[in-house]
Amino acid sequence: MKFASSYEPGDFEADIYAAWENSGVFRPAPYVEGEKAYSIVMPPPNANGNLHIGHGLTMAIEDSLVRYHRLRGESTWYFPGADHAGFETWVVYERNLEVTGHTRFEYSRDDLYAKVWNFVQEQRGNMEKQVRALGTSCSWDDMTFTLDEQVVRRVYKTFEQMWQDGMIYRGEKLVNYCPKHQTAFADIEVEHEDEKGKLWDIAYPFADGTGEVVVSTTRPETLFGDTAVAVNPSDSRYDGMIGAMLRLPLTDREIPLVADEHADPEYGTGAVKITPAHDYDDFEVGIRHDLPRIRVIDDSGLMTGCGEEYDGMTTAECRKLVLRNLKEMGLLRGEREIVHAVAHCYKCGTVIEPTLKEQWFVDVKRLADAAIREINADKIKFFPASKKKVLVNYLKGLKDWNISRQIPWGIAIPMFKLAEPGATLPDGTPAPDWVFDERTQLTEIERGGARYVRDEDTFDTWFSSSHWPIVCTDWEAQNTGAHDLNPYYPLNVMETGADILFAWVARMIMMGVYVTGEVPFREVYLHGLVLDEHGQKMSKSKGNVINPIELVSKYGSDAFRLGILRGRSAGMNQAFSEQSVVSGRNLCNKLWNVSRFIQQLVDENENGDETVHTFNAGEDWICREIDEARKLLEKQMKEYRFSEAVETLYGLLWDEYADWFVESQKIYKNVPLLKRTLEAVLVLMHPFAPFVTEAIWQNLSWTEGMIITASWPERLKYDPISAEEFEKIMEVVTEVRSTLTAIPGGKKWPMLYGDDSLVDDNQVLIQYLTRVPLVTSCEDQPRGIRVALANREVYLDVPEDVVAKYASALEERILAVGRELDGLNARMMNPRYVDKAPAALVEETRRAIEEKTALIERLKLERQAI
RNA sequence: GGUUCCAUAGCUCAGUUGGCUAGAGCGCACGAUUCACAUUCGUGAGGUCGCAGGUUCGAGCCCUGCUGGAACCACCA
Repeated sequence: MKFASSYEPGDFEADIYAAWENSGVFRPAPYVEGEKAYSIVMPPPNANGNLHIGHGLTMAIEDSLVRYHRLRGESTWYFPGADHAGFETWVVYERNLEVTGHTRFEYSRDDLYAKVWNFVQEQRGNMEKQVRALGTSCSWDDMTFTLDEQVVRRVYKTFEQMWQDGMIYRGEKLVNYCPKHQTAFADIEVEHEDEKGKLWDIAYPFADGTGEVVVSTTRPETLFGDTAVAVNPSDSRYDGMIGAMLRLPLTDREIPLVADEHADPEYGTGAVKITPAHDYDDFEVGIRHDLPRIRVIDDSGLMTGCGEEYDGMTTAECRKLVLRNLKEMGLLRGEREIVHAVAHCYKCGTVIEPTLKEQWFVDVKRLADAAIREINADKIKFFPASKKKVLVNYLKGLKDWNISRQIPWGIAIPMFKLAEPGATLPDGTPAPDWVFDERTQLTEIERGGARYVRDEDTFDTWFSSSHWPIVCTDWEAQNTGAHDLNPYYPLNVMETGADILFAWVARMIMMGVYVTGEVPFREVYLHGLVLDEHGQKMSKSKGNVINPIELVSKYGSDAFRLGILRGRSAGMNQAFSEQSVVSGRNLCNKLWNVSRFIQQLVDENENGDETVHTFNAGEDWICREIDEARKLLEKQMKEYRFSEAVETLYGLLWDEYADWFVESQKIYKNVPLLKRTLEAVLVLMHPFAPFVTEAIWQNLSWTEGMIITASWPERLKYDPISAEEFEKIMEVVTEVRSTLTAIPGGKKWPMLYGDDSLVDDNQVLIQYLTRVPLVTSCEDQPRGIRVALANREVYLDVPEDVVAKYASALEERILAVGRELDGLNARMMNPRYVDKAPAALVEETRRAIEEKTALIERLKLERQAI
């Protein structure tokens, strides 16, 4: 006997995964022109990291989809990946470096790159192992690392195209700058948090001594960078003063009072100091009024150019000193508590210093407009649908994208700067300041006789990862000529977390449309966050992090997948607990034991004793149920309704297959059908529980090949009338069971029946399922308690004294049926219902009324008898 | 300030063209058990579907308003 009495996932999973992987089934079946292909990419987990619960959900969803489509015979391609995770990895590495007493500034970029490369290689491997442990059936041969040569090549090509299209520019703009990591960020990488702060009022006297303007600010230390004070043009308090010069306290500079809409008369004093080099709004004001930009905070976050007294201080130290000095001078006029949003580095929490820097920007307008056009033309279907609006709304307001980072770990920006400004080419024309060149391994190149030096920045990781569908499907190589040569691009679906809709999904769409002219995927499924069992966000500091791999080793991969998908719907943040995994484990064990039992029956009947009989033991009924479940699953998979799909499978296996059909088959065995139906159930469950279904498939004596490449069940044939009949038997059984429990004493009583061929034909089955001691005809002499079945005469042979004890249960039953009947009657009495509702519905109501009326009459008779 | 989502049983959640008595798992109560499975089986209790209106023969579902929560975006000095 190959089947142990319970399913032990640890005994099978590793071997099964290896068998799948070695047999090559993870690779797509050769694509046949005109047939269906199915492609999906894995959002690449950090190459040197470990999987967290979100990855667990991603893999569960994606692999279920992939296995489902593979079973349906589609050429299915699931592309795995590993992310160099530019900034994330760099932060980890830099911390390690600091522990050894070194800093990044001791090394060249190329050295650092090599060091991090080695670091990642040493750390690498866990992630891939964990992806395998989750059962992910991706095509490992096509594993792509985000720093692989073909990725870099593709990114450079796009960048060059954008450069030529005039969409890339280098600009001195305010960028989000983290003084700790000393790099700039895109807007999306900055986290805003409401914080308590103070708003100070500071007097700026007029240069001519005729008075003063009091400004309100949260950042007094940036005063040294002020180049104007602005008031609202409509603010009558400042009539006639616009254009006057003010003396900037603590300095010997004079700055103008300007009128600008930016100043809100309602806020503070209505006057705002303008520091174009350190504030986004002020930068804009500065452009409007042609103001100079003075940097007073350097790249390390220290004060600079403010005079000896202040230079070299941190911003906090400087703020204190400035306030003290202003107070002594009598210029500090007020101070109040406020709450305002402060930007933080998403990695270290350091306050982001908006800083004036030269950076590479992508002019996103053209990209965003094209993306919006495709999205609005419904070229991409969103799950949940509401994300479409959210995304369009985001794209509409998108500002130019800063793509350069001052960290060494990443793809080098392929731009070189003219070494000697103003140099001319041999033909006398001025040499361009910047040239594109892919030879980023060189620090210096020569172009047209001029010398150029490499830009030391690297790309924002989202710039390269926005190419992911293009790179994974090798779009370029496949599409040199005609456009639709590659059946795997666009991807069928992009599955990822709703939290990176903007950072990643939006950019993939923009880039896909720009590079290929086509959206990169036809559907987007976004999952929500996995929260802890109390609905709290998981975090290390809260200590409520659940490790998916631990759950896998404790309960099995399938249990984890079933558990995490249970109750999961698109876009929703949802609580998750170990309990749901336990429930998944139980399901696997149930499936295992059903299979074990059926194998036993097969073994016992292997000598051809597979009699086909005339009794109805649910054969047609189970075929119908399996068929219905199959159709339902197909619909649910198409609509990404995982919660319901898992429900469907639970119901099919547990309630229908095991509790009714297999139970019934203990009386009348139809071995060929047991085999066929078990196969169908296994295949239907395979996408969600790949290991246990494969383990069973391998253990069963009659199955061939591997279930992973089996075929999705065909339509099962059944006689609908016979299926209905079994349902009637189920009704009898359920009602008898229920009545038995309602009778005080907890005893099983014999069952009697009147003139009833259905019961007559299925006596043995009914007796087995109800566990009554006897089922026999009452031969026109009914006695005992009549079971509440409308069109059937079924009795429990209970002595008079026990019948009397049943009275209260009967009374309750009469009331319940009465309430139902009242509801139905009320509906029927409404002439507009009869008039307007669909005829079939009205007819159904009519029939229900008839049935309930008959039932209640009989129950009342019964009551009288007692 | 803007956008979006959520509110259904004690808990976690399903519920998509509006249709019969609103479902599941867990938990709870009562009962069962000589072999496929205690990781089991049977029976049951528990919900005016956040509140107030509206549309409709009919609303958990559609519309309006309100209350309470969450997420994201945003330059508030």
